[in-house]
Amino acid sequence: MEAVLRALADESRRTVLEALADGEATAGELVALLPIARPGVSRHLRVLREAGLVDVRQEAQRRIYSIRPQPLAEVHQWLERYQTLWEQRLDALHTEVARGKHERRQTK
Amino acid sequence: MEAVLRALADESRRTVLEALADGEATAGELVALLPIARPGVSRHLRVLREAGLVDVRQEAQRRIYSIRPQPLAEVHQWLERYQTLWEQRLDALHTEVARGKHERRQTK
DNA sequence: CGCTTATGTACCTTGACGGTTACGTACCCA
DNA sequence: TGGGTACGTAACCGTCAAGGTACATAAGCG
Repeated sequence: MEAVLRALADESRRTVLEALADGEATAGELVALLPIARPGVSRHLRVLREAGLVDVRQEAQRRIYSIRPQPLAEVHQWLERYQTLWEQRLDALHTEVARGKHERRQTK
Repeated sequence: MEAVLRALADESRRTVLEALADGEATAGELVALLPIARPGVSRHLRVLREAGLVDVRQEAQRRIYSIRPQPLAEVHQWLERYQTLWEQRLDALHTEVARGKHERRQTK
């Protein structure tokens, strides 16, 4: 979780993930869409790999990266522990537009 | 988003958020549950504030912090763009289990 | 074999970050 | 008004992370 959030805290790495969400890509293709040089990208890919967010497969000289979404699912789930809080806020904001539902949970 | 993910990438700050999820707390109370000294906590609180993750209210000499869950909702929502991916994986897992197979994943 | 392509690693530099101590400030109270 | 309480900020330091340049490696190609 720590490693995943750290990995997500960087714009370049988020860009890579978004690209990989549309399908696999070689390291070179990923370099092409980032404003930094190849070795930098290579290092970002290593971080993503170590966070379990991507997989690599080798094909001839090319390394083909693919996304591994499980850790993202974990973060998503972790955030749900705050979900009641922001839903509360939305309720307040809407001032009970939806009267049917209320009192999901109490904070204290 | 950038600032929020950065803020979340630190264990101390996540601890603070979890504490505040249970209700408001003074700076002093938050200091008490972290292994670091007061000025450090103060700086973490500043980061959380600037990321929009907490609110402060002053009451006499005390600063009372409360959580602002909206940015968390945004991250939660942002992660949903990957949701189909991890659901795919789960589906795949389930089918494999159902078939009694456990081959390599192949998302071609 | 060399040569090119594709990519990672080593190494260095710079800047941000987390933590500490010391200090400043605002508020309450006797 | 002086002193204690509750915080924040400033200055400083060590570490880590991100970027770049130069080099290494490994596979296909003529």
